[in-house]
Amino acid sequence: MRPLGAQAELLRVLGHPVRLQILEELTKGVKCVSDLEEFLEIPQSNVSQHLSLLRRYGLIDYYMDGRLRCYYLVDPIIPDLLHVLKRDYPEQLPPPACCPVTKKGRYPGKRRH
Amino acid sequence: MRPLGAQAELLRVLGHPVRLQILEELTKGVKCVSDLEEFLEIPQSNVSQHLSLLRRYGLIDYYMDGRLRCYYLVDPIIPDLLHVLKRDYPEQLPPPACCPVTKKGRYPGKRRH
DNA sequence: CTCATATATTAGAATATTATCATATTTTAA
DNA sequence: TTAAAATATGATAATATTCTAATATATGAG
Repeated sequence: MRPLGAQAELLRVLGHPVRLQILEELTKGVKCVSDLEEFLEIPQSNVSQHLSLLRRYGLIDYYMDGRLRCYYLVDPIIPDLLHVLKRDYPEQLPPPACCPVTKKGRYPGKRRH
Repeated sequence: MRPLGAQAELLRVLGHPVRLQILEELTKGVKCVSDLEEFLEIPQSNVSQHLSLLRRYGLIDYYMDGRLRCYYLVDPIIPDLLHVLKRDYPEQLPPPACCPVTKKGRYPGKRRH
């Protein structure tokens, strides 16, 4: 299991709409920068910046194919995380059972919002 | 499925070691602020700030029990995401099969790193 | 070799996040 | 009603993130 700091870092890196879309695309297959540029409709330099960030954190890598840089997924947790994100969930978890006791609290009754 | 922006936002909110630990604790059961303060060993005001952020994004809620605020999980995706984060994975995904073709690229051979 | 294509890098401004510290609020107990 | 406990809020400084624009680099074609 990766250490806590690395878990948080991973989520922070994923927590950007452009990077999420890039990773989603890469789960479908290898893509070069200009594929992604066209798909994302943002400036090429910005695409490159996001790709370079994703690579710095070890989530993706690339190989050269002619003059194209072909990016692909490297971190196996990505597809699983994306899958969970796309699942449908009931609105809310059921509220905790009546009067659970926290470590500190022993207060009876008078429970309200 | 929640919209892309909301997905990214969710991950960004999760992407902090303190908030990850708070959520992890809350998957085990209801906790009041001072429980968390003791567990996290950071200033109470900082705990409250993280809790308030988590609540603003609808991930947790609380009820009052005497003078304690008892926080609990509300968003059902949280346990699933935490579970994936804790799974063990092989080092890397297998590299893409030989010579995949990107949308743009049709280049043969000369593939290298 | 030179050029065009594909992509990366850098600098900078705008904005967002975070922790700290001080203070305020709320609630129960005395 | 006052005090103490539990928790929240606000201001601020430090830091990090993000996008834009301009420029640099690398590669294959001719």
